[in-house]
Amino acid sequence: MRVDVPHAWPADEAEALALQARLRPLADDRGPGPAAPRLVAGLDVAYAGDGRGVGDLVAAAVVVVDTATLGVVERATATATTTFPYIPGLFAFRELPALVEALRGLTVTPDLLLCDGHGRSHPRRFGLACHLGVLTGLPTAGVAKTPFVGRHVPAALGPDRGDHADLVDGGDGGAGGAGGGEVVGRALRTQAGVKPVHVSTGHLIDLPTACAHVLALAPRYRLPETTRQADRLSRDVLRAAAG
DNA sequence: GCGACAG
DNA sequence: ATCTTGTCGC
Repeated sequence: MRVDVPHAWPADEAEALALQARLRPLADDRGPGPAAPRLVAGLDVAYAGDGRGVGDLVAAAVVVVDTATLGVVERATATATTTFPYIPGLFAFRELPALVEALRGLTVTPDLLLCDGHGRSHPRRFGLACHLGVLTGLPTAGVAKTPFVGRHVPAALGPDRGDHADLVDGGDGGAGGAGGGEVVGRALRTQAGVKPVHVSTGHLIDLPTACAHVLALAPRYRLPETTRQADRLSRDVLRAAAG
C-alpha cells in the first residue's frame, strides 16, 4: 500500500514535539469506525543492541489477518537503523520509519491497523497509533501491554474475559469516578484471570469498537493474534538480519 | 528538585 | 525493547 510522509523527519526532541503539535489536530476521534473489518493488520518492531539509542538495527513487521478465520493473509517486513532514541512520549519517531517501510510492502489495504503501543493514552494525546493513523489515513488503535497515561480503578475491572475499565487521566488522584479527568483508553481483560491489555483509539474509530475488535482477535491468548504474529515475525527477521 | 516513563 | 534460570501448569 502507499504511505506518504509529507514532511522532514524530526532530528531531535524539539522538532518531534513540534511535529506532534502540528499533526495532533489531524487525528480524527470520531467513530464508530469499521464495524466488521475483514482485514486487520498487526504491527511490531524488534530491536538488536540495547534497544534505546541511535544506530540500533531494527526489524519491523506487519501481518494482515482475516478476521473471519484469524488466518494470515499477508506479511511484510523491513529492516532499518534507528535514527531517534527511545524517549517516552516520542516513541513513534523511533518506530514509524521502519513500520511505514514495511507497510509499503503490502499489496492489500487493511481495514484496521493495530499498533503495539498507545494511541490517545499519551501525554499529548498523540501516541504511535494516532500518528500512524494520520500518516496512512486508515483506522488505527493501540494495544499496549502496560499503562502509560491514564489509570483505571482496580476494583472496577472484573476477572472475566471481556471485562473492562476506563483509563482516566487527570482529575482526582488519577483513576476517577466522579472527579472529572479524561477517559483516554480502556483496560481490557482478553483472558479470564490474566493481566489486561490497554486499548486506546488512534484514528477513525471509537473506543468501544476498538475494544470489540481486539477482544475478537484474542480468543485464546492475552494479546490479539495480529500482535502475536507481528511480534514473532519481527524477531525472526531480526535474527536473520543480525545474529 | 524528584520520580515516572509505551516499546 | 533485550538479557536469562527456574518453575508451574495444560
